[in-house]
Amino acid sequence: MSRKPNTEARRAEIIRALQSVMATHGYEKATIQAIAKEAGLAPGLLHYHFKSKQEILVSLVTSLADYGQRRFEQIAGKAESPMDLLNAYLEARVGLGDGAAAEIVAAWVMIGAEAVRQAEVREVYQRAIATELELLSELLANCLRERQRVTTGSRDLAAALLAMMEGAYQLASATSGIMPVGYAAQSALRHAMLSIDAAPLATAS
Amino acid sequence: MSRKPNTEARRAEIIRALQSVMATHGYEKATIQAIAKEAGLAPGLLHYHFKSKQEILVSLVTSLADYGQRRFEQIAGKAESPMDLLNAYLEARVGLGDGAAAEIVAAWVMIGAEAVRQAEVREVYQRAIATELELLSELLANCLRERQRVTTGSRDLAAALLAMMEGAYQLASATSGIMPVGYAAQSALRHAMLSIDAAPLATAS
Amino acid sequence: MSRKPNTEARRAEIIRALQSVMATHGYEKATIQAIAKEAGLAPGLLHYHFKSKQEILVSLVTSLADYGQRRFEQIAGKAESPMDLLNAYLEARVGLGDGAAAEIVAAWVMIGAEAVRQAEVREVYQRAIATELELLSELLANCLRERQRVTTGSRDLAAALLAMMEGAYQLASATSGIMPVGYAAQSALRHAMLSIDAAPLATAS
Amino acid sequence: MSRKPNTEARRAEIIRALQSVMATHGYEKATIQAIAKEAGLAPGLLHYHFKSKQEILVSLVTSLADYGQRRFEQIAGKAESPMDLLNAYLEARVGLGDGAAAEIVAAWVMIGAEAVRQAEVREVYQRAIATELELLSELLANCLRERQRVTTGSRDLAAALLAMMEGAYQLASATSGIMPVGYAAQSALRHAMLSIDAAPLATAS
DNA sequence: TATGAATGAGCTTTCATTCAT
DNA sequence: AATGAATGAAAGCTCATTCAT
Repeated sequence: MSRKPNTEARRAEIIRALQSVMATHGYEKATIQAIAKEAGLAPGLLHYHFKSKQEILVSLVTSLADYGQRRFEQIAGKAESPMDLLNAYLEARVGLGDGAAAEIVAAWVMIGAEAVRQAEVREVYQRAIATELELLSELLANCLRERQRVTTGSRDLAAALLAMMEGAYQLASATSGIMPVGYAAQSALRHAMLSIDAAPLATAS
Repeated sequence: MSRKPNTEARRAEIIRALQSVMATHGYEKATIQAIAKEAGLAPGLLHYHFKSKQEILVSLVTSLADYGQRRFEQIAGKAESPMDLLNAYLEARVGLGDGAAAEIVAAWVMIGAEAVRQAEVREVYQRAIATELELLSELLANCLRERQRVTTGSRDLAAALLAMMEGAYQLASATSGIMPVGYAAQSALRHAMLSIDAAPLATAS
Repeated sequence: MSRKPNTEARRAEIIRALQSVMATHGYEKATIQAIAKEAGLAPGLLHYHFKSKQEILVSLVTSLADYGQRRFEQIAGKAESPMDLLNAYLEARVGLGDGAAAEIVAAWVMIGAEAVRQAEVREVYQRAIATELELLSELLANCLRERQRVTTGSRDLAAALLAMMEGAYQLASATSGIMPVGYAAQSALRHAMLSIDAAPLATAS
Repeated sequence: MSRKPNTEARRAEIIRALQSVMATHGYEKATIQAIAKEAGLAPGLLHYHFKSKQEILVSLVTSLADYGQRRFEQIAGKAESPMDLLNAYLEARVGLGDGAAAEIVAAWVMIGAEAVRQAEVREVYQRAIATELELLSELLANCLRERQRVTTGSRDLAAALLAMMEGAYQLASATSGIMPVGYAAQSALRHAMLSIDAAPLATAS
């Protein structure tokens, strides 16, 4: 009698198509027509499932943030020590990826630029970054504790590592050869370890 | 009798106007009308001095790269030791800036996104990044040499620091409070020093 | 076993929903989606019960015309003298109404505008107006006869009163405070009475 | 050297074109393309001279209101007595018009409908109506004074006449033969005179 | 050099209508 | 009878670019 809803599946398809088109053409040039074509849908359908183009973008941001979380949890499953967890995190973020990874990274760079100029995008982007910062900060603190170091600097260190990763995304997407994304994982890890070792010992109080 | 040519001055004004509009609205929304208004010029004049809108953007990229060079040289003038020079470099790139700095930083982030999708922009962007990498690499090698360390890792370290700075630009522009630009200078410097100290000693060969 | 046909009930619901949406948004902005939502029905159902959106509009016009007739007959039931009947008519048309009345009045104004541009709507609208004119004309003639006046001018007077009422609908819907609908009843009645009194006496021929 | 602005002339052309298209097709169907074609201009030019389609509509409303004022003043120039002035006013509003008049009348009817649903249009429409009411009220008061009548009812009478005229516009535009516009002038005048004569005498206070 | 009007392609969005279920 | 997804043709609006002055 009644037709069954398929909105969620369609929304996912559309979001994925936006990610794909944005990666190479940017947000402005990711026209509704282009996204529809990429998804193999009629253009009008996009506005049936989404109120506006911007809503697709916002959905993409949260979708990518969620994907990052899931990927970390997946890799972290096998980890045991705090150091393994940190490693898993960096791997999940900047580990050597397949073809899809490059697309995600480029899309994320475009999102970053949109976050600068669109308040609605900035909001979700900021939330995603804050969550990352929180998580990374905690992972670092655990590493520091394990080695009996003070955890005072963990948040600053997390911010530095986060910046390094975001910058690696940018450079990997916009330049060729100068800095591969995967390469950033090593740098970040090295930086983390040097900083952890350099942190003062926590004295028993 | 003859009109005094003011093309260079006009071009500079227009480039500056693009930078200003891009910082808040991005490249696509930086319309010729908006740029003209910001520069206090008639819209038609922009296409008299530039062949296309993209040409203004390309000019802005080289203009900003040159500005960065000049700023470093200016600050570096007082420097004596390799460490002072490195410090000067980081200061020039991510040192505490005034209001204008935030605009430049945001514009640079937008340029980074455009470099991903426009080949012409990518070319000049890449050249600018390569030059930076070269310079920073050299500065780091000098520091390493001064401390009798091997210089093998200087280029990788430079890449990591560059990524950190670019990422700091991004986060500073798109989030509030999470990561101020100026803050990146300290992180980068700390990272540099830790890495230098951790580098193996150069043995006399 | 057999499904109970409810087409008529559904049609009425849909017509009522169009009236409601049109009152505030006009005909063009009364989208099928909006009408369906107002009626609490699925959008697709509207085209099952009506061939087109315009058909709903045409049905609304006749529906409102019928409603007007019924309302008059209802109020007129208690009337005895020609003057009472005239009074009843004006009361039915522009008498103080409840909330629903404002909606009906506004919808009628929108219908009037559509009648100007859509031939199909104009046809039924014109028929409705002609019927009104006929009725009012007759009511006035009766009043004139009762007072032994010539009935020559009754049709012109009816037209003037009709115009006044339509204009009152318009002003009541588009302005606030300047002219309440209910207020028009008094003006029309006064005009009618003055005109009746001023009409020449019918001489026995 | 510089091109001289012609915005005012162009705006007038565009406004006139909207009036023309609206008269037969209504506001929604008066597309930018249609208006441009009617005016013999490129579609894009309309948005160069007007920020939005609605702004053209609002301009048309004030333009028509101004035109009405000028027309009255022109006709009133020859008038001497208060009665002549009243006559001139009604003539200016509903007097037999040429072809252009029918267009203006139809356009005004469409504007009335838009005023119901668009706040911005309602505002200027309301202002125009209020001005008319004020003027007509004053004219009627003068007539009453001349005949030593109390002026208490002048505003109510003005409202009734205004409604009658607006209704005549509607009926004249949407029906054929039932009520010509020009015919309303006589009805209104007759109503005015009957009311004036029926008004109580002003006693010397 | 400089102005600002003009052009037209292309954008996002809306929507009546159709149709598979 | 009923559902809600799907379609595609417009709609209003934007904008780089051109051009007459």
